[in-house]
Amino acid sequence: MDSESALNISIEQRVTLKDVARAADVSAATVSRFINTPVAVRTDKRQRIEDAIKTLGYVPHGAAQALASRRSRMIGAIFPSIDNTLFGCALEVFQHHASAADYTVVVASSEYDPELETRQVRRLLRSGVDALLLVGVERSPEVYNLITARKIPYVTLWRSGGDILHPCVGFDNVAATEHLTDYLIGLGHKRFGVFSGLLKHNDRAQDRVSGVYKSLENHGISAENATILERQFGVDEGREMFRQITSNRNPPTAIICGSEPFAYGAIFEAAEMGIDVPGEISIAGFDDLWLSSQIKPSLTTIRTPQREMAERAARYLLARLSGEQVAAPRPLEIDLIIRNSTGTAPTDLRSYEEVVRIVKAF
Amino acid sequence: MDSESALNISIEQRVTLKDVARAADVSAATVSRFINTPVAVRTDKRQRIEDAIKTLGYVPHGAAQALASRRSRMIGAIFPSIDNTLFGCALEVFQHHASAADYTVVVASSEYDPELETRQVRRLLRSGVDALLLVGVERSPEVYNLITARKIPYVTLWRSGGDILHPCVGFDNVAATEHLTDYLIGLGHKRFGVFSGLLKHNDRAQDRVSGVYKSLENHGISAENATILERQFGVDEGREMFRQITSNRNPPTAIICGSEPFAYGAIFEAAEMGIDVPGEISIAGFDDLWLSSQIKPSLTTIRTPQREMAERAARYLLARLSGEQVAAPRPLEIDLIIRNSTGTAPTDLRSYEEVVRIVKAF
DNA sequence: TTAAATTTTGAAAGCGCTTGCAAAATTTGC
DNA sequence: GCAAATTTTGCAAGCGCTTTCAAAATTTAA
Repeated sequence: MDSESALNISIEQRVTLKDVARAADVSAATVSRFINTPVAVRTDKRQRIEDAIKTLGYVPHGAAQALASRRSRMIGAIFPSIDNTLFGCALEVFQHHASAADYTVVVASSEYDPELETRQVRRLLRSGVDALLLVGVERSPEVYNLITARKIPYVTLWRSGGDILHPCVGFDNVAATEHLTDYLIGLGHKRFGVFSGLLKHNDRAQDRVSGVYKSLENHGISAENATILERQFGVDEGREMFRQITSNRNPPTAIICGSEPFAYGAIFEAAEMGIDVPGEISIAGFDDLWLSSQIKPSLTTIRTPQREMAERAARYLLARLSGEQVAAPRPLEIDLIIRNSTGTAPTDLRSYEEVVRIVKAF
Repeated sequence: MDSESALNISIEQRVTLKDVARAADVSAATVSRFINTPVAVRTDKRQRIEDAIKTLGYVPHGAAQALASRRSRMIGAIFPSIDNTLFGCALEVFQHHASAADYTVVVASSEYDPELETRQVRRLLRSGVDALLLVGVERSPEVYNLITARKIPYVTLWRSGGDILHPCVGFDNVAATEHLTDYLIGLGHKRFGVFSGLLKHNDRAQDRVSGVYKSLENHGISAENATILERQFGVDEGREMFRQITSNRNPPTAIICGSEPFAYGAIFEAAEMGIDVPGEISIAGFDDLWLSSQIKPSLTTIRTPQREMAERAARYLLARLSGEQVAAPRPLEIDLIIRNSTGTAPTDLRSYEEVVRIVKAF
C-alpha cells in the first residue's frame, strides 16, 4: 500500500461519481445517465450502479451538476416578510410543490424594502436559481432587467393582470375592496375609514385603497368621505388607528381594513372603548385568517385564495421549467365573507344617542 | 467579422469571469481574487476590474464558485412546517442574519414527517449546503450520519441540552411545563387536562408532557390526575379536546396546552359552552403569541424566546462556518406569563353548584 | 543603488459533473 | 444468418470558477 492510497483512506475523500463508476465497472457517463435518465441505461448495469451508490453512500454534488448541466434545480422565492401567516403559508405550499418536483427552494425576505429586495434578487441569481417567485409587481426595472438577462422564468404573486412575459398569479385587489365598499354603501354607510398598509412600494395596498375610491366614485360619493390611514401591518397599529379615527369630529361609520390584523385591532379597541360593532361602527377585514370567524363579533372580510395562489405559481413555474408551453395565469376568485362585524349604518337618531352618551360621560 | 463572433453576439453568451479579465486586462485569477479578497489586489487594478464588472454586468456563477471553492454559501433550514408563526418567525430572523453574512437560505418543510425530513436533509445536502438548521433533536441516526459524513456544522432548535458536537439552541421544555404546573398546583388545582401536539416524533411535545408529570410527582399527585389528549396543532382541535375533556365524569380544573392555538380553542369553546374561565376552569398556553394578551380572558402562558433562538442559531452556525471556535449554546430563558385565564381551583362548593347547573340543564 | 524581503500577478491544474459524438453492443427485419 | 437499424456505452471536452506555485513587480533595507 503506497502512501497515496493510505492518504485517501485516512482523509476520507468525498465519494464521487467516478468512484461509483469504478465500483460498478461502468463509465462515469453511464453513472451520470443512470442518475438523470435511468431508462437510458440497461437494466443489468442499472442494478450494479444502484448497488454501488448505496454501498458507497454516494450523494451527487449539486454544484457540479449545476455547472455542467446549466440547471441548479433551485427556485428562488422572495417575500416581503416570512414572519407573516400569509407569506408563510404561501411559502409552505410553494415549497411543497417544488420539492415534490425535486426542486429546492431558496428563500429570502425583502422586509418590505425595495433595495433589499433588489439585493436579494441579485443574491439568488448569483446562487443560480432556475426560476424566481416574487410578491407584487411594482419594483425597479433594474430587477426585471437582471431577471430577464438571466432568461429564467419568474412569476409574481398577489396581483392579477400580467401576461406570459410578465406573469402574475393573484387576484384583483381593486375589485376586492370595490366590492366590499359597494356592500357597505348598500348598508347605508357614507363615511369610511380605510386602514391601509404603508402604501409606498406596495402595489397591493395601493390597489386596495383604489378599490374603495372607485366604489365611492361609482356611487357618487365624494372621495373626501374616505379617510385613509396607513401604518405597518399589526394589531396595535389597528388599535391606534381606530382610536385616532373615532376621535375625529365626524367619524366614519365603517372601517375598511387593508389587512386582517388591523381589523382585529379595531375590534379589540372598540370593545375597550365601549363602541358597539356593528351597531355604531362597521369593521371589515381582508384575507380571512382563522381568527376572523372566531372573534366576537366575527369579521366580515375578503377571503383570498392564498394556498391556491402559491400552488398555481408553483405549477406555472414548474411547467415552464420543464419546457412546457403555458398560458398566462388567470386571476383567482375572491369572496366577500359577510359576518357580524358589519351592519346597516347607524341612523341619525342613533348618532344623537351617541352624542348623549358622550355628553353623559362628562 | 467571422461567423463565430457573430454567433457570440447573437446568442448573448453569459458574461464570465474571463470576459471581465479580458476587459480589465488582468488575469482571471486576479478577478477571482478581487471578488473574494479585494485587498489582495492592487488598487489600480481593483478599479479597472470593478468598472469591467459593472459595464459587462457580470454576475458570478454560484455553482462554479461552489465547485471550485468547496463552499456553496448556502445554509439549509428544515422546519416541521413553515406555515406556522413560530417557525415562520424563526425562519425570518435566521434568514435575516444569514443573508447579512452573505449566505443564502435553502428552506424545506418536513410536514412533521420524519421520513420526509430525511428526504429533505438528503436534498439539501445534495444541494451542497454548508450548514444545516433543524428543529428538535429526535430523528433517525441515519440523518445524523448523513450530516456528519458531510462534515458540516448543524444546529437544532427548540430544545436545550446539547453539546458542541450536537448543539441545541433552545429552552428546557420540561422545566417550562413543570414550572407552569407548579404554579397551577399552587392555586389548588389537582386534576389536569393536558392538550398536547401529536407526541410521536415530536420531542418538544413529549418534553412538555413530561414536565407536567414531573411536577405532579414532586407534589405527590398521582399521574392519573392528568388526562393527556393529543392532536395536530390547531384551534379547532383545541375546541374539540375542550369539549371532550369537560364531558368527563370528573373533569379537570385546569388545562395545560402544549401550544397556544389549543388554548385559544379551549377559551373560545368555554365561552360558547358558558363555562367561566378561570372561575370554573383554568387554561394555560405555551408560546405567548400576540393574541394571548388580547383575548378575553387573556391567556396565562409560557413566553418562549423565538426570535432570540433563531438569532443565536444563526450566530452559532455563522461562527462555525467562519472557522471560529465556539462554545456549545446555552439554554435560553423562558418566562411564565400570568394573566387572567388561570385562577384558584374551584372549591368543592363550587363543584356542587356546577352539579346543580348540570342537573338543571335536563 | 542594489540586494533582500515582500507583495502582487498569471499560468495551469483541477473541482465533479454532463453531454456530443462516435464506437460498440444489441436488436430487428428479411 | 447477415446486414441494417437501433440501443447502449465510453471518451473527452468542457461548465466557470478557485487556488497553488512560481515568476514578476514592488517595496524595504542597507
